Amino acid sequence: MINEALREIKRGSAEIIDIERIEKLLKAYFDDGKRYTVKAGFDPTAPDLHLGHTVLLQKLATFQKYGAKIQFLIGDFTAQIGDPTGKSVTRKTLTQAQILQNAKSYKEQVFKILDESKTEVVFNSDWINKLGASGMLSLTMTYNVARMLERDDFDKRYKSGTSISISEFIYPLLQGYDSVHLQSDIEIGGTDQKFNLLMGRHLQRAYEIGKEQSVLMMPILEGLDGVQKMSKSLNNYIGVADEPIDMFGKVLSISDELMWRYFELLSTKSLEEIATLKNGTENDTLHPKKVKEELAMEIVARFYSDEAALSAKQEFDNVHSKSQIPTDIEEFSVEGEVWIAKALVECKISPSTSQARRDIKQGAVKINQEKISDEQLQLQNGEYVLQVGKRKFAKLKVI
RNA sequence: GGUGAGAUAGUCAAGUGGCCAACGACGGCGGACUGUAAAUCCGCUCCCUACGGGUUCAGAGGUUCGACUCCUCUUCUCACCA
Repeated sequence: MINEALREIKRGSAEIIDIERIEKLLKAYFDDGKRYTVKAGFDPTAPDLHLGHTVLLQKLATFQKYGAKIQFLIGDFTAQIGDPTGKSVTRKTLTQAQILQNAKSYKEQVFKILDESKTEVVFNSDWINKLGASGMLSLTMTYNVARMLERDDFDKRYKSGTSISISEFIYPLLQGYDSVHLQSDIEIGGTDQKFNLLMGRHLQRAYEIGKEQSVLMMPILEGLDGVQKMSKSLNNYIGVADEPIDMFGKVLSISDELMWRYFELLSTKSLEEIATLKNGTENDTLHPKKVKEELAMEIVARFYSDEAALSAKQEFDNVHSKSQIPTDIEEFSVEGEVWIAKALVECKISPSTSQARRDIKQGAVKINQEKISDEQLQLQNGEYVLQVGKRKFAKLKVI
């Protein structure tokens, strides 16, 4: 039982520090029902979660299965500083109002994965604000500048003469102090957070609270391109708020190779099941697309429902396998006859009339399923389904 | 504070008076092939109802018939010195 739990906990992790302690905590839970705490901090600077964030959340859910009480920490105080991790310039800070707003939408999305009854949501401004000047001072005395500068990102900035704000030195200290205050047994975070996570151990020792948290680091999930990390700014993400059909489509668009990575980090299937699937595709008894569909269904079902997953799949098949038109297309209407290129821009499926003309010339534009080639075409009164490429659709009513 | 180098389309990066809406690469889009996968191949990639017109090469002026290319100033980046 413990072994199984350990295996699931280790699954996909990049590095674990002090696994022995985790083992002991699990043993205490299985033997005596003793609960333990797992902390994970979230930066409420970006309100929209994507699957990359859910890697951590799912790991937390696993812990919940095995007796953990989750300390879901919203770093509302630390967000005012901005995590310097990996940054080459000082981040600009957010106002309290923005942070609270983001924190709220965070919570709404998070409980699609976490069990709310086993989760404690905490805000670190609660205790950090009470720290006071002297509390802050003693916190800063636990560490020194030389070691702080060992961090790669700080080191680079220091050497190149880029500004490092004193407050940024405080950031890891505060994050570590959270672990002191919360008496966390385990903290989990991304590999990029290693320094900050270890700071928790350091401070728990310095404050002599009688334990040092174990640290579990999860890898950073690759985005749809399979190379760069999933992020909104790179536009290679699957948002948890994406429509079922988009979510489904995006999962299906990843490469076969990346699919296994997603299985490992995002699926709740057991490692054995995944291995079976992988074997199946390797000896050609199982089509990779079928497997990928399963993954896509599972993900959609997690954030919506089984029914939504099923209809997303059906919709997808209709559009792509049978090349029919999707059921809910955005509708637009214009008055008087319109030039086709203008119409495409009007319906937001072309960025400019220039692009629209090019697409027509290349045979990418269809009206009511029929390819057109006349870029001078005028649309008369009536209803049309316009299509650019394989994926962009719009309904247009000409009055 | 001093000196030197630089700023070109989404990114990187050519171009040093007309042949430049600007080579090339990446990305993106479209097409073929497929499993809307990957790989591969082909086309497109500032805007405008367009064999033409308009606005671009950090910003503002200037020289010139003509400037991304020359001059002046401004802003910002980088390197070296102090």
